[in-house]
Amino acid sequence: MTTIREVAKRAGVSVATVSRVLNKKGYVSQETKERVLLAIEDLKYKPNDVARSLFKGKSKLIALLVPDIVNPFFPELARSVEDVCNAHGYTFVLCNTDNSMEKELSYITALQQKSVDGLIVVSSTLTKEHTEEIKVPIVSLDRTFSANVTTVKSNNRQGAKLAAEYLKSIGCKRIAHVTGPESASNTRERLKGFLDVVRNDDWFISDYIVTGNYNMLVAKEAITDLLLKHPEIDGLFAGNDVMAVGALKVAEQLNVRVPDDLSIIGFDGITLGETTTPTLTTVAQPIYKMGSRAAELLIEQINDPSILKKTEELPVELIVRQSTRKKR
Amino acid sequence: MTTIREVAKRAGVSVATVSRVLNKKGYVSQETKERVLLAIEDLKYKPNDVARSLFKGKSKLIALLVPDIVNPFFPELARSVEDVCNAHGYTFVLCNTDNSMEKELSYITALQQKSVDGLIVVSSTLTKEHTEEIKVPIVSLDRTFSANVTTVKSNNRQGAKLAAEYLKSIGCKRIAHVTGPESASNTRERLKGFLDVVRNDDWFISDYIVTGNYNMLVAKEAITDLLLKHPEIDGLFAGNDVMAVGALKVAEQLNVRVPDDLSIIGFDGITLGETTTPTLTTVAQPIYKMGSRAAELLIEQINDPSILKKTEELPVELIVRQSTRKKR
DNA sequence: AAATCATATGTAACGGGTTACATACACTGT
DNA sequence: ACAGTGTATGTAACCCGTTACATATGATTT
Repeated sequence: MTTIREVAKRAGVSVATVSRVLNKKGYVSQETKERVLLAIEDLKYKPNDVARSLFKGKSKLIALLVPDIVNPFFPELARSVEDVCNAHGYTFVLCNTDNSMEKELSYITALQQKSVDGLIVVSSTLTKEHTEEIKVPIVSLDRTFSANVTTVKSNNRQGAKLAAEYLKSIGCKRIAHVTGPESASNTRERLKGFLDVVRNDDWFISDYIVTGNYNMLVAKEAITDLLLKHPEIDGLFAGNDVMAVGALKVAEQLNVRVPDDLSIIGFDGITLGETTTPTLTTVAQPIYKMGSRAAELLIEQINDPSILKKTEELPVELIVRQSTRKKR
Repeated sequence: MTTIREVAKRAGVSVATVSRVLNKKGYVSQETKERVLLAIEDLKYKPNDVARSLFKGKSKLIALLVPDIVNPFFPELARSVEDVCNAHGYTFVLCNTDNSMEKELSYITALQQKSVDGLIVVSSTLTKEHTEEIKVPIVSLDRTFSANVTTVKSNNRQGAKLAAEYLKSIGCKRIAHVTGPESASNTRERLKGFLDVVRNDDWFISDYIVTGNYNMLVAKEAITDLLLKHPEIDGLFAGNDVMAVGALKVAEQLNVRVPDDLSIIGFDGITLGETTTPTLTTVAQPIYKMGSRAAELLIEQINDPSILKKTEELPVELIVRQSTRKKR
């Protein structure tokens, strides 16, 4: 690795001058500047970011922590975070925490030790106490865990209401709900919205609510049990699209016709829902907007750490496709 | 941020002693060690990795660059790379290059400047010349671009042969192929394998080969054109699963029945192929193995940079599901 | 003519761990 | 009694880019 001192020597100037050229800061004569630039070129000099970070305490690095990289929702979310970070000159990296608090904390520690400038986390396991120990600007995305952390999420409760109401409106009489993990705040919000709509109906029993984990495998098992035990179910609201797709497959295996015998609604609005047969009716979150707002708010916070923490809640939208019966 | 000097002061020892305790290296008496550990605890001291990296020129960081994070193949690949990296004490991050040489080079530069210990890249745009300028250990995954870079890939040509032969064996008489981008080495290899099988057949015309881009959108357009122009096609080998799923959707739109009118085979073996209706027949790559071998070879190379570069080619396997006609 | 200022460049301290080298003491062996 | 060895700890240089501060020169102002 060539260093700034070698460049300085080659250009016949001091390291300060080279640094001034590099950072376009302070006075440098045109002629000297050219000589330095030439030396940089000749030696293929690339400044060492580690040394720069050490002095500045900044790294121009932003990381996004997601609980399950294999769930397509998160790559889609990552795309938008990435775009905003790049546009602002930050290097963006993605980390998978596997829904494990241990991995989450280990990433946060490792990244902090690398002077990461800011973190965006999608987490069900972090608590207020944890975040108070984190000295790096942080934004919570998709889930809430502390009022003291800037949060970007969608209106989960409203979305769940939309879903349940729509199922009712197309004539479903027995509606079930597969939830995400109880630890996730959006699971609880979506459940609330669902209950808002069905709680007072005669037919409603708590058996109709089963717990999934936002992934396909667990959801398929839970839904299989559910449908076998309660064949009267004619509507299903899944906590996310991946589980809804799982429901589609389960229905197929059990010879339950979708949407004729069973209407299914997912949540998220990921591309996957357009590739299934039937395509998936879903409560779409503004994925790109969520990611980009989170990134924008994080960068604001990096630039001014004293900025007020706030929660932004974005609207959701019901997208009707083929997995629900036609309205009439 | 507490520094090692504050810890030293608090424990009444020198920074060298604290460093020795931290790194479990050199002589430290039991009694001193305990005092230092206590001071670390009290001050919640976390060593600054940036300073450590600066001195050592190492960062315990490994990055994986993928061309399209939204293609589920890459998150699945990333999972295995991550596991191996974590098991060896490395922090693992994922970067999306969007198939753009510019983004790729910009990530590589940024990561090198951060003293990344090693890179795994899935790239169609890097050349031998580029890699010669990269001084960090590097492993190419899924695609080849220089004999001088350790590479882990699957047997693409053999896989394509399997696919084409299988389509023939179930009675397909007009078989088409949607390829990936021409710049990707695996596109060319898969095309070769396909041609190995069909080149000498009377029916074969070059019109049956259309270019996709490994993503759904481009593939759907290309396949729509193809099927409209050549309704006689009864077999389709897609260069990857995502495009095969696109083909499934196109067939549905055009009222072409799969598999009765058209048999479709994908390539990759991602989970997505199990969620479609019909489920996807595919040439499965050993995704987990590919990622983990790449990570292992990279770590070997980090530990011994003089190690010989080599290419590992892993076997593929045809998985027959519902998108192809039954053999009889 | 002296004071002031914009321009141009260099010196050296700094950020925070790491480690080569120096120092010191206790103990073993002869 | 002295060399040799293992144990324990400290000092300061080092990694490399940044920047406060010092110095110097020519131009402008009063």
